[in-house]
Amino acid sequence: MDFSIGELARRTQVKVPTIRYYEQIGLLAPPPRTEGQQRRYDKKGIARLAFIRHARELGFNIEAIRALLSLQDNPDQSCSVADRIASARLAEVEERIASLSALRTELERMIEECACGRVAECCVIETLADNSHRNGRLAES
Amino acid sequence: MDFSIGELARRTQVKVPTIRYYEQIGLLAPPPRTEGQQRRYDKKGIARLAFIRHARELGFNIEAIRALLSLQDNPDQSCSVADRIASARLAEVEERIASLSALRTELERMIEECACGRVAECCVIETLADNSHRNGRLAES
DNA sequence: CCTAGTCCCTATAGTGACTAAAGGTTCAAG
DNA sequence: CTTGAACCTTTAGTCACTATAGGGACTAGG
Repeated sequence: MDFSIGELARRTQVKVPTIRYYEQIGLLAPPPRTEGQQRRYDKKGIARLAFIRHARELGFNIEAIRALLSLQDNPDQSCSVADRIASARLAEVEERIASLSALRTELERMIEECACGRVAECCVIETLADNSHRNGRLAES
Repeated sequence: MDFSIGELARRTQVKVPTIRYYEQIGLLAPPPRTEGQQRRYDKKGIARLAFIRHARELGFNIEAIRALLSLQDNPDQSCSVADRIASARLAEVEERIASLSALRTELERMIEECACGRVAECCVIETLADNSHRNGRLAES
């Protein structure tokens, strides 16, 4: 009925050091320990970590997850807060997709135009060296 | 005809500490200095940094940029290396777009289904808590 | 020549979300 | 009781910067 950290890791697909890291930053409550100071988890611990993992898969950052967990712990609150967090994340994802799509277009053009001879006439290098580019922001990935 | 680091920063839209960082990691050659040890750049320095900035905008990492710069310095080589680097980046971008699109779909479903009453029946929280999710990898943003 | 103010210098530490490694302890099976 | 896997803590490393502290250099005006 209670699991070691390795068992928890196996069941949630979250790595052992990551679990300890989550505890360290206060995302997971410190579980009870054996006499030899080893952590023991129960089913609740699994559910908690699975929640966190799923939220991370959706790209929520740690602070957002902290907020979502505290909502889960207080089920009488309005869920508009959860809605706002999820909507903010959705907006981020959409913006990211838009910016990556623009990147894709530029990369495709760059690669396609390249005659692929010497570097001297390589469009890839030329495009990068072209200092007529003045479009603001750096890519975030 | 020669610029201070601040002037270079203004002309390339790259921040001053970032320029020093690029020098530190060997992406930019150390420029000559004044008697008082202040860096002085010329037009070549601008071109070099503009190249780097554009490459970063396209999401190339530092190692890729290092390779692209060395190609630019040896224009007699075949440009297939440049092509390979750019294609690899394009593949990354496409993979990323695909994974973010899947995320968007899930987030949209989550938000749309939510009746937005109490957290107790909130679909957002419910979806996250649902441990029937077993789909492998974490989102990278 | 002096001063004020802006720019520049180095070195170090912090960001987010982990991951790796070192060096030691505990647990479960046989 | 012994073996070996799993556990423990602490510290440092990842990437590409960004921020801060504590000082020195340069330029324009008086």
